[in-house]
Amino acid sequence: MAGQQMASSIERRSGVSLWRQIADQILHSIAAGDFAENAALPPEVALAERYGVNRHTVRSAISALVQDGVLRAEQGRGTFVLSRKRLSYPIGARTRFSTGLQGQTSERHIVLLTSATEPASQRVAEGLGLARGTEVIRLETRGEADGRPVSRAVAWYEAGRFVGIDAAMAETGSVTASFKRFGIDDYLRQSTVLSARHADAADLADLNLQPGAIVLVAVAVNVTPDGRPIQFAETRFPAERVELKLSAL
Amino acid sequence: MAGQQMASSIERRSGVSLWRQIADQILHSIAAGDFAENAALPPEVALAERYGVNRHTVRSAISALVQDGVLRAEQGRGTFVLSRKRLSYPIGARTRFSTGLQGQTSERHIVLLTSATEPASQRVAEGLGLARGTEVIRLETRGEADGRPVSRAVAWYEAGRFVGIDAAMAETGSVTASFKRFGIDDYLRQSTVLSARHADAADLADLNLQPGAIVLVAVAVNVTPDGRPIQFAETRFPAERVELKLSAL
DNA sequence: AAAATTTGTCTAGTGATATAGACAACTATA
DNA sequence: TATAGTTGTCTATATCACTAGACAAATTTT
Repeated sequence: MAGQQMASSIERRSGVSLWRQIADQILHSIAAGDFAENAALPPEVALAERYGVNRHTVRSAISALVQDGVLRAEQGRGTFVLSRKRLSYPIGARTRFSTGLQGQTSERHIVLLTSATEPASQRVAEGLGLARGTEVIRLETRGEADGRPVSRAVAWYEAGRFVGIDAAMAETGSVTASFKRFGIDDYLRQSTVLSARHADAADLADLNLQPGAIVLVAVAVNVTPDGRPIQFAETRFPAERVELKLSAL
Repeated sequence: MAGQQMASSIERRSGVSLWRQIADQILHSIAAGDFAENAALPPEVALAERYGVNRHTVRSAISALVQDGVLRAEQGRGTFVLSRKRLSYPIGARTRFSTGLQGQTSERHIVLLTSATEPASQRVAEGLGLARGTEVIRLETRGEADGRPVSRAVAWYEAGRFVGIDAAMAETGSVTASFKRFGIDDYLRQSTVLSARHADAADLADLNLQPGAIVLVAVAVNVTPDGRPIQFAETRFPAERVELKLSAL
């Protein structure tokens, strides 16, 4: 299927403009490793012919990718691939942000965006095994690798048990290190549910995405080794930059 | 975040039309359980106001969902939700199509779409641990639950070892049963890599999707208990109808 | 019966998307 | 230097997407 040639056709009057569909396919093609770093894209006329559209339509697609930092166009020479392959984010029993991306990036860290205390919604309460309305701390964070945003998480913690976890996160930039301050040396992932959808406005802003991008959404519960829930989190990954690798749970 | 209200704004001049963005959000809202089955959607004027668009734009979104069988509109009364929640497809060490959906659907089966023998591409050869160019059998299948397509898979098997597996699949409609004929009573999932993208033309046709829909893509290797690869597969799930639940591996 | 609410249809106008063609500007090669 | 190949810019036109307003048709409530 996606292996070698793959006709990759384009849908008209679909609600998704042709230039965006073409941009998506080029992006996917790059992520799949069809182009080496710094390799030249086929010339605009060739792409236009392949997709059966006007050259200007291809130019719109390329222009979006240039603005997104994926391609660089040089007049008279060609259009060249800048970005590397997708990061492979491992998900398993001991899913850790930093450890998981080791070897794929030279630098990675977590930025605390906002924090607040609020009563637990039905969904959060269920995830943490609390009564609805119990006070919980909500932390919104962004994961960055080599300066590029690769995840955006909203996590909830029982407020009574984790007083000051927001400060710990801001200070350490690590979930694992923050838990250590509360005497939790190990934690496991109890459940993960995955879905995908178009990025909303907040995703676009926080993850520096172009409108129309797709995000992978993971809803997870982390527990202590004896099975008590300590964190309920919804994490969004930009599908164009990240794939999820399921490892042994 | 996605819990209670969620402003869920809309992006203009994004390459994705407003009506499609709104259709996606309504679909997601239904899948998230915001509406009971047969419940009425808010009236068109209210939706138009919420999203900050013209009523006609909302009508385009609703019209697409009506055609997709998700909503039913009745003049003078309102617009009503037809479809149920998303199926939750479990992925773990022993991922089986039929067993996994038990309890969520009354009926499910696999349809063999096409089969062919071909030399293994680089990607397939790596997955199966074969030399590039080795003959492999390619089977394309569709998974259906209660009459609705819920997955579309392309799977490769070593041709020398699995002579006649296409016939076995067509006959039994089950991967597990087909493997039994080759003396394989148990198999495990070695690895799974997940991504998401817009559905291509083939996905739209085989999964009966509307253009612009999103598919979750799982690339997996299945192995015998002693670790020998027997199947390399790429499966696509319509994100609007299926979520993936990661269970213990 | 009347009024209110809701979906269905129509017309008209505006802006974004896509097509078509031509030519300029720049680079590499013969 | 000349030629071929490539990206950049311009004009013009057609179609799709969205807005705006009005009214019809069906249903429910008063």
